[in-house]
Amino acid sequence: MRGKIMVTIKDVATEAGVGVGTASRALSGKGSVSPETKKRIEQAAKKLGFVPNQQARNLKKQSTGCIAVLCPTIYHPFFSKMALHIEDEIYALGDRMVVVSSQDNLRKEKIILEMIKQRRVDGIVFITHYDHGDIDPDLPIVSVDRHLGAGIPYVTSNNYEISRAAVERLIAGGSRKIGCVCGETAVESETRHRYEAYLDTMSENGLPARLYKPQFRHGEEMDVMRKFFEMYPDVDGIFAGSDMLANAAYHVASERGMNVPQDLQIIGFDGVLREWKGRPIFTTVEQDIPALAREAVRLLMKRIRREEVPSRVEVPARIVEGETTR
Amino acid sequence: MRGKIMVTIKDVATEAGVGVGTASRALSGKGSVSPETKKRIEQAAKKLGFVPNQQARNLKKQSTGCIAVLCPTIYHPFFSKMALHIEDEIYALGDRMVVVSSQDNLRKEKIILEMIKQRRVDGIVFITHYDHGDIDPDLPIVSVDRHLGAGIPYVTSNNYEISRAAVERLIAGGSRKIGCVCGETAVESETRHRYEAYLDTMSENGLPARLYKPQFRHGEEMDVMRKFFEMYPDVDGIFAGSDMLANAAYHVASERGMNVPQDLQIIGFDGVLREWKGRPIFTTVEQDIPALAREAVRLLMKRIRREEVPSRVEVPARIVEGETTR
DNA sequence: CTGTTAGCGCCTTCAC
DNA sequence: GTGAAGGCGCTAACAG
Repeated sequence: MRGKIMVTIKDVATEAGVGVGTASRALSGKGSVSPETKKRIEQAAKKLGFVPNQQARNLKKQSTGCIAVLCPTIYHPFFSKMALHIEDEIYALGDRMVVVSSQDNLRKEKIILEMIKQRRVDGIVFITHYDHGDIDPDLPIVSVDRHLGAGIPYVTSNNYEISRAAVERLIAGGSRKIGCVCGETAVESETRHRYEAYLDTMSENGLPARLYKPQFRHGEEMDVMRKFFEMYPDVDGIFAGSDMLANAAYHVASERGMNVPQDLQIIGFDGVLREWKGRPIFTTVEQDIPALAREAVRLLMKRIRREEVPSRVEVPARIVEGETTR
Repeated sequence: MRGKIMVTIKDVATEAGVGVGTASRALSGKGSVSPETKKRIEQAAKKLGFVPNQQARNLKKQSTGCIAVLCPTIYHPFFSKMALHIEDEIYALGDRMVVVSSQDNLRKEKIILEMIKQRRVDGIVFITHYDHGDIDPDLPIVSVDRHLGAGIPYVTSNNYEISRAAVERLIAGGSRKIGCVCGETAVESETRHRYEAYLDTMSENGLPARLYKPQFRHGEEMDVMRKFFEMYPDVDGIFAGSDMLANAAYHVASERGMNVPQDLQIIGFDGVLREWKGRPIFTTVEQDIPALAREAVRLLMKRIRREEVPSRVEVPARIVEGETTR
């Protein structure tokens, strides 16, 4: 296949005048080899340009050195930021990350589960909108925010507490007719704590709720928000389930001649976009994405080694002030 | 490693009462097997839940079924959209996509080249800002926009022609003091045709150039644009090298009290963001990212098979009208 | 310390 | 049409 014929450990052994076992031990560092023969082997390896074939090494080791990340679409600031940090963690471990962007295609999501059985990857970070129902709890899978089943652990932010704080923040800023727009997923997800916290907080403050939780695909945020404003035109504060929704809220508000934050306060969720957008700088709930990624990978690696792991790991989020609150 | 002990083709063969060779032929479809034994083998496979081990299969086949995509950062609309479509293409071929986000870390970029020699991936789509200089033209690598060396083919848009059209568009809209901001890369890149076209078009129209082509990292767009406006405060039109820069231009203009498009026209480049942002809708040069991805993968697959490929494939881009031009 | 051997799971001759 | 054997490249276990 490749132009230059592959140089194997056998070639190195021959060149150095030793057996393959010795060459293997010398090169992999496992087992003891006399310093001089080791040097000779290393020189032979360098001379021949030997590079260990991972494929063969992994077949032997019964692992792939690969982790898959499944997400609805990689073309989205939250998922791509998540992927960025997951890759960082995995790379530091010497492994590789394969990305599968499902485009909300359930069939494609099903296929990825096969990848474990096929020995294409060692494990999966599963981020989906769908309910797969029947995921084998023995499989080395972890998820972010989603409850994929009894045996599948997940990492998540302290959604409930931080969402309460966000709503309180809107109230403190003077809003009373506060609405909440939050995407709904088919699978049970921690994200529902966001609007539950909203409902509880509003109720405790004796304020009426204006909740809208549609199912929608990424890219339809503007339509969702236009709909929301039609339902509740008198709204003077919005707690959005994502920064993309918050951004849409801002622009729809502008369309309707409302000023932010004078007429309308907005708090988003996720803490992405800040690196990209100029104005407005959104007040938002910033999730600690690097920490979420770190924990997800840590959990997954333990699961792959079949160690016990907690079924849930929570990472604190925080509110960062921007220009969309008073 | 895995909980359930792995079921191999040998188990299937035993169960069906045949030899492994026969089982292999029956299951892989290659070679002839009598219809009845074939049926028996298939039933045995299903009964045992046999899934072929790709690792072993690939070791034999001397391929990995994996393609790597290297990009400066996956947390960026252009690269993540590119990755999305590349993954689509690769997935359709039955292969998988490994993403490496280099964070502009040259060392990490170097390491990825090893992945081919290590037989971790079959080939690489290489998108970098750096000059690697010494890339072996025999390696199965293709790039997007960048000239990585004599033997490395690349896909690109018709940057020069479309950029001329973009500048003409600004002139047609009434701008005369047109500036151009375009990121500069260490490696020779097709993107330089963007500002070359700008310079030529301006010159031919007898207009003075206001060009700024800094090296910067993703996320620093606002700073870049503030600097540009300090250098050329009288600008009344901007041709930006990316939509992220165009977006920054819009917000810096707002900071300075300028109205878009009345006081300042803006044309961006890439055609991302449209799915995300509400307002303004940018006039921009939309690259055909699905086509770029398709061509890149097609080229790469051919290279992996060691077939002849053109050293350059050009995909037409087009200008899409938005609200930032008159 | 070192060489040989036996697989990892699969596919591919090669005789039968 | 079928079974046995050899090998992809590497590592681990066993003698020497």
